[in-house]
Amino acid sequence: MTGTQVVVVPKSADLQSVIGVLTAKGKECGAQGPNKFILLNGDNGNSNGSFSNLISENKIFSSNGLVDKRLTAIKSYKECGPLDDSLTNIQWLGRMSTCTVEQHPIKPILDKDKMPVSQMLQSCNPQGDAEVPLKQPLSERPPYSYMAMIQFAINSKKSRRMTLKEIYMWIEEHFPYFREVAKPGWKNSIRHNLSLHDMFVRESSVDGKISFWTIRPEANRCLTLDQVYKPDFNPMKVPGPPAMLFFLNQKRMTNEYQNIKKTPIGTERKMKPLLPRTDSYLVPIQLPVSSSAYMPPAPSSPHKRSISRGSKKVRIAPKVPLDVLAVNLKEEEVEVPVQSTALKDSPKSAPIVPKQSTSSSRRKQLLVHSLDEEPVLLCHSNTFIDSGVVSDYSTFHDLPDSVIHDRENQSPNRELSFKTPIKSNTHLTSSTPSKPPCNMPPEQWKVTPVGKRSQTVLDFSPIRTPGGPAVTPQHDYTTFSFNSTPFKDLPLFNSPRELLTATTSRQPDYPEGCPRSGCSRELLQATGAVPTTHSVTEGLVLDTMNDSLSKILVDISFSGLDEDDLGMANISWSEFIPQFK
Amino acid sequence: MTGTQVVVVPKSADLQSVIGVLTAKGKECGAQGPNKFILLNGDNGNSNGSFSNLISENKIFSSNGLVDKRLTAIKSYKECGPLDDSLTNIQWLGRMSTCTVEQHPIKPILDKDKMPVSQMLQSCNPQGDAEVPLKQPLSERPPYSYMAMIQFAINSKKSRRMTLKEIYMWIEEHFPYFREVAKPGWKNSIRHNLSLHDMFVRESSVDGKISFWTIRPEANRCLTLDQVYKPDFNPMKVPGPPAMLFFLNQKRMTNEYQNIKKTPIGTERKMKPLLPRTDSYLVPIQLPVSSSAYMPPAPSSPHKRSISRGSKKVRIAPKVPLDVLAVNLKEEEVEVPVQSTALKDSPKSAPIVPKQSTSSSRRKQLLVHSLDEEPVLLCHSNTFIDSGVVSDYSTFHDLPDSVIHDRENQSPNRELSFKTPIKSNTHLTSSTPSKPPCNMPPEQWKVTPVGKRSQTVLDFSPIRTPGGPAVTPQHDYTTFSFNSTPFKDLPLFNSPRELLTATTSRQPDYPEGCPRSGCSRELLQATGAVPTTHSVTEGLVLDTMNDSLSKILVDISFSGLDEDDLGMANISWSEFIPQFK
DNA sequence: AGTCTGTTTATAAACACGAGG
DNA sequence: GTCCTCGTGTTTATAAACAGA
Ligand SMILES: [Mg+2]
Ligand SMILES: [Mg+2]
Repeated sequence: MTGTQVVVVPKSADLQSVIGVLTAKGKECGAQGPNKFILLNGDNGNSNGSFSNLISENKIFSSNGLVDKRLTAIKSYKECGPLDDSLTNIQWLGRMSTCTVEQHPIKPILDKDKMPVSQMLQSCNPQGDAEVPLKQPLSERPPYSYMAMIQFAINSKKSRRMTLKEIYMWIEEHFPYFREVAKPGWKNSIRHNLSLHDMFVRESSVDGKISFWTIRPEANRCLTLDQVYKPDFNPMKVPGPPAMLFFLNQKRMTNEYQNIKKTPIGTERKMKPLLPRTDSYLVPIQLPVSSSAYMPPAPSSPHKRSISRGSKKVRIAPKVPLDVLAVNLKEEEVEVPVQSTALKDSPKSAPIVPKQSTSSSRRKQLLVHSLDEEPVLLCHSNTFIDSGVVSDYSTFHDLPDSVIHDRENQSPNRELSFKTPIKSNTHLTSSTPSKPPCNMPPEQWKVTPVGKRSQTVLDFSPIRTPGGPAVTPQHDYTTFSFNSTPFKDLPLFNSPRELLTATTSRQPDYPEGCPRSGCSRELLQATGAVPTTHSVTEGLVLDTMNDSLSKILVDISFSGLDEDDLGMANISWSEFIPQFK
Repeated sequence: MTGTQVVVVPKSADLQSVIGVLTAKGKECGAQGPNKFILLNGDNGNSNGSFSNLISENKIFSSNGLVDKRLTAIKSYKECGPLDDSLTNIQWLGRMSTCTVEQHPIKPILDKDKMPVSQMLQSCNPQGDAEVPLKQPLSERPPYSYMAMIQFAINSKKSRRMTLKEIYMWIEEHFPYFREVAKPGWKNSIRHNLSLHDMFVRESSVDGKISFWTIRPEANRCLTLDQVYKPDFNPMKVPGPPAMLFFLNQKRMTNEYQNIKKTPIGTERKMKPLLPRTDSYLVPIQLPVSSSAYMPPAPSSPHKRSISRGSKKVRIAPKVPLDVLAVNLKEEEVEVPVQSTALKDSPKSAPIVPKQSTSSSRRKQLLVHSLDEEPVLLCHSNTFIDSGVVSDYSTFHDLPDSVIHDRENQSPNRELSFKTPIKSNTHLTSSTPSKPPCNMPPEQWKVTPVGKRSQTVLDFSPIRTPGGPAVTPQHDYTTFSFNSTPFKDLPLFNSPRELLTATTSRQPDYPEGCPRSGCSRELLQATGAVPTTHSVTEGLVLDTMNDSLSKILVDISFSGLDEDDLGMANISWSEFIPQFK
């Protein structure tokens, strides 16, 4: 294996060029090519979406947005190789790009621009370790957006389906902040996010009595809390926020988490304040053990922003940092769509360029790694590659229905219960179901029904998720589907993750064979049915894919792994907060 | 002619059934059928989107959501006929529906349920006229959402393209509230809305220096301020908010508006407070002259909500009330897509039913006409039908570039100028470009560039607009379009509105032949190219159309009219505020 | 009548990034 | 060239209005 190859795609690269480079690079590396390609946008995200389109239009790529606009496309076979000095011909592209291993012919790397990986890493982490923060209050606000936390919650259940109450409960359990500190309005925000983002789809049970919230399968990045936080991942003392984004290692921490899960509240370590945005854009590239690369300031203009960073009242979670997911790519799927699209789209080798290269550079959200003050951890941990067979289903730590029902009569001690909406508090109370200030018993579980297999999807909310409905053209176009969840019935993928359905003592509500993996499988579907009308379909996809490309996704490949799963033990987030300040 | 036929579509109606009814009804009415069908959702909006899907999937329909979930599909040939006692076999369906003229065979109208239109109207307006409000302060907040106002602004220019500054300026001019009363944060909200809703697309000038905001053509309902407010429309003294929604009459008030436009601020009448939501869901059906119909409370459970209605601090504009648009349907288009989709979708006459009729009834937003306290004006004005030839191009009242540039050096007197972002005001200041509390000179116009014809569209924002990208499958699928605005280059429609390009003394920046009409023309395009792959395409469309069906749209037909236009004179909104309270 | 759920709109704010001083 | 401000654009958070069960 040759590991990961990082390719920076120049501004006006067309599909043929990119495929040509990838193919050539693959041949260089051996019989089956490199395990994985990582494509980085060489245009600093200013190319009006041409790179985004390139990635999204051609389903051989899975998109990865850890570095925001620099969508990273992974052509994955196996795992990611190490990013060290064994990779030569690497260029450091400044704060907006990461590094280049092999350059596209259109824009060759100048020798003067080459830099060894070790030097990059060194320049990224000049000062070394950071100070350890002091003890902090019990519950700090987690660095995740509501959208991310809802995904954590829903994906924690094998059925990938949760009622609103369950979501509340899950979040309160795993982020005590919301139990203990947050104003009651946080539940309003949860509901707001459920409605706003169309990645969250409401289903109804067969009898129509119960509503479940699900994640559109084609949009589900299978985010789980464990995927973004690993206790054995913290030891690296880095300045800035803890390195919580951990993508390529699908291994599970079976025993540790099982134990820690039951750690009583109050014994956890300090919680890091909200991850600054820069932190969320970790590059999913393997680094040498214990080496953490920080993005240096832009070579040209450093853009220092050492201003107030702790004085803000409300910290805002990083923008779309946590749409993490693992997508499996079968090898045959890599080539087929390339051929069809490439041939159909441009008869020969007409380069595909943006219709108008004019356009400003202000794309949806370009994030600068202004590491002057807060370095960005590019990668960390040596467990990066050991994505071997690990099957600890502790990810699904939802309680059996019986347990949940038992809680109905518990009426614990906590604050925040939806009893009397308080509009009196003119300025601080929440919204609709606004509640008394605080200090109320927690939610009494009325119903925690686990609908078996309701196919009805009621609504789509206005916020698009990448790879939305238009992305999955192969459903069943011979019939109208009213109220359909277009992808719900698709045999999504006989993925290795089907082992997730293996029995565990704590997920009794999992409908056997139902959710399969629940993760996005558009890439696979793209090569399946409807071969003739493919180009038309892709044209449509193109139009729509375009929309949310600012939503950066992390697509992780763990192709060969038939044994890994998504989750980890039922942990309380605050228990794993590193000691960093 | 037999006028408009209103058909209530039952819960599980499939396309074949609906088409069958429409066809039969059309034959009843004469050689070419009725002028128009209005389809109302007979399921009170609870059908999990089956009705919405039906309407959106089959492009013979244009959707109309004035009554919220009761999407009204207009199969339009000419104009809407009167809604009076000449229409028989009408059923009153309660608060969630309006009335039924001709019932679907699946669910025939029982004789006991029939009701004459006059009685409906009478029951809708039991108490008669309302009290006239007192004088009000100079500038009241307009009853339009930011999204609506932005549409007003952009559509007021013939080029349908505006810079952010121009949008600010237009709104300040037409809604003095924002000049005089609103906190500086209102501009933040404008920007927020521009980004959030993907109906607003940012384009760049050819040189990339200037950004223009446009409305995605296929999503552009061609909303203009005059369309929702007409001075000669006010005289009807009705309780509740003024009847501002005026849809079917495309006639123009040429002279009046020209004069009123220059009325100095301070002479306007009182402004109605924000339209309550119920007011925004006016049914675009012609009523007898001077009759205003108010929706009665629900027959079953009245749901009285006579609670606080004026005590709220911030009034929220009605939800999506103003996505008004006129869509032209050519007659041939009515049948073609029906055939193809119907045949392909279900080989014979298999009824298309929701995959699961279970599902809760809580669709995106079901609005109840709880008119106990605030009756809903179903319709008003006798000008409803006179959609004859009216061509006053005063809608486009944007100033010539020269005029705008002159303003650069004006530096008027007003408040609100973006000078020093004030973060000091801990609790009340706006956001990013937060500003000093208030009372600042108004915006100094730096540049008001009017780019000629930039084809580049940079971004799509996450909020979907019905008929979004996936809705227009016929673009050009033989090539990739990077950064494309999928529909921008389409010969949208040689619509009668091309007369809008006729010269007026005040719109010098209109690129000749450029925007065509700028309004949505999906329906036309649906029958155009790509005949073979149609079913696949429609399947995709289906999936995506689904999403924003909660966004209620008003699609008005003015097929035969080669003479009407969209706009009216450059008026100041507050000048036309009726004297109602 | 009140609670809970769900959908939208409004507002504030954090932050990116480019232009220009 | 650097630093800073400002305008513009994107995204998240929060409050709230309101519908409907
Ligand atoms: Mg949603
Ligand atoms: Mg937008």
